[in-house]
Amino acid sequence: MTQKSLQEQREQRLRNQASLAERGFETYPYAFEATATPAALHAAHADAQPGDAWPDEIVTVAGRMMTMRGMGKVTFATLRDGSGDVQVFLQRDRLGEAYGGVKKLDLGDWIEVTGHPFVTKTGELTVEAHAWRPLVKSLRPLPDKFHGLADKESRYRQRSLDLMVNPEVRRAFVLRSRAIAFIRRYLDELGFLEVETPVLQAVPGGADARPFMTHHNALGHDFHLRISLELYLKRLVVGGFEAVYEIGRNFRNEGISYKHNPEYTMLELYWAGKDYMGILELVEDLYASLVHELTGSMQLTYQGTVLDFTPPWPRVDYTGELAARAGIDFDVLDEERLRAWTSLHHPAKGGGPELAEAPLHQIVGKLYDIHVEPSLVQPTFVMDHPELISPLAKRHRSRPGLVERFEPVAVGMELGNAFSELNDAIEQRRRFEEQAARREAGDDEAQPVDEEFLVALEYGMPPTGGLGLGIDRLAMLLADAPSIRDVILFPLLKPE
RNA sequence: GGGUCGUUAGCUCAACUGGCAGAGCAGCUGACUCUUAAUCAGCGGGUUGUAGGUUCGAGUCCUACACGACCCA
Repeated sequence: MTQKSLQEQREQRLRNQASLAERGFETYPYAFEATATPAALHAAHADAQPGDAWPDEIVTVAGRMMTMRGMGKVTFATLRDGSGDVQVFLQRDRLGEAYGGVKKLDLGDWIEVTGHPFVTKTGELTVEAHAWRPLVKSLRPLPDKFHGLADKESRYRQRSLDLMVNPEVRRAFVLRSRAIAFIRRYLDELGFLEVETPVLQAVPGGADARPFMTHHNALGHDFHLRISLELYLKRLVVGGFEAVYEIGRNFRNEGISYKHNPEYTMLELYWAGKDYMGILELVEDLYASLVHELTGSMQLTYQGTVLDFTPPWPRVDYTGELAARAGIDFDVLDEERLRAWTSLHHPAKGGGPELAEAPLHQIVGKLYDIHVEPSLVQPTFVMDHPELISPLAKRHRSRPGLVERFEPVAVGMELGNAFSELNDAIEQRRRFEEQAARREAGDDEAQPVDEEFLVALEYGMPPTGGLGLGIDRLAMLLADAPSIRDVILFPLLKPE
């Protein structure tokens, strides 16, 4: 594959670099120290007027040269750093011989400029160079200065370029980082302890999902990448860390969609003493104060829809909402009637498997996915799930067949999952065995029995509320990102 | 897994029913001391995603494959 144009431009840039070296410039200096950022300069001179100048204010700015406009003996360039852009002005009369090197600069180069700020006659704050030096040469041409880098595949594969030329991309990841920092502060203030649990697990548990597999050579044993943090964090509650959390990566060997990436980030927390209602209050307050902190409002606009996070959020009943939305006029857990209804309303399509003949828990989950989740737009708590889809949650204190569980949902996306944690070891074993039976029957998403976890539970886990909260989906909402790939720096792609 | 669409210069995009692959930006040479999508004059840059096929002739039509986007499961 020959890329002549690219090759030629690269060679030209190397020649320019050599030419700078011949002129006495150091081409790969070791450090630089800017005394002002573009953003700070703009802030300091916000009310400047055309013609203003501050000849005694000597500043040093540094950044990547994004545009350059040369007019013979004078050159304007735009420098960009993490804070923003600022224009610099280089003229031969002031720089003398050093001006010759300016001709050997290429778009994308980093340079450092020391000089004083002034305002051009068209009103742009600019730093006039008294001195300058190159910081590094860019050997490759930047994308189109006006259109930027638009091709989504290129943007995901070459995120460095994407970040360089598309400032809104940078903004999304700054928001994501601030959200995570806020969560840490929030939980730390409540007395939570942040911990780290294993990514490599012999028994992957805590969720219904297919794991990735890997192998440890020295131990001669297969391990799985974790699909959740749950079972290890609960071990820590047993051990006496009564308020713990972890913000960590989960790995699920499943399809990719606008709301799924095979590796994604979850916050999980466990709080001894709380039941699921205690956790619900925490979620409501955490989300509302986080949105307020980062956007200045309890509302945010996501893909054109205004979402209101002001507590209290509406609460809907899982089974009740399912019946109402689907138009089912009997108890949705009545297996016989539900199968008959499903057979009638959701016949098999195109030779696919008959949903009505799937295991009951799959029918219920599927009907929820079809009839309930997509229609929940505003932040809403879906409450009290069936026990048969909740093997780690405690039985509801007053509603047979259900557990004390809720999921925060918005714009048709599950944002999290929480329950009063099941702490009856005997009951937990029974639930695991039910799961094992499902695995026997061919359901590879059913959870394996975790004997070590059961041993821990037998020592007694105090009444505890637990929560999982999807960080990527939170970031999607904050950044108004239509796809999870827009809030993951390096989303999973097939190698080219 | 299924469907639809896409892949042309470093970037952003053209090329009608098959008929000499083109523009803007970026690059090169030159001019230019307040430009900002700077401007003006000139120049270079292509295995049209890959592999086959149809045809006098394929960026365009057909088949397969690769990668991606969107929708569905």
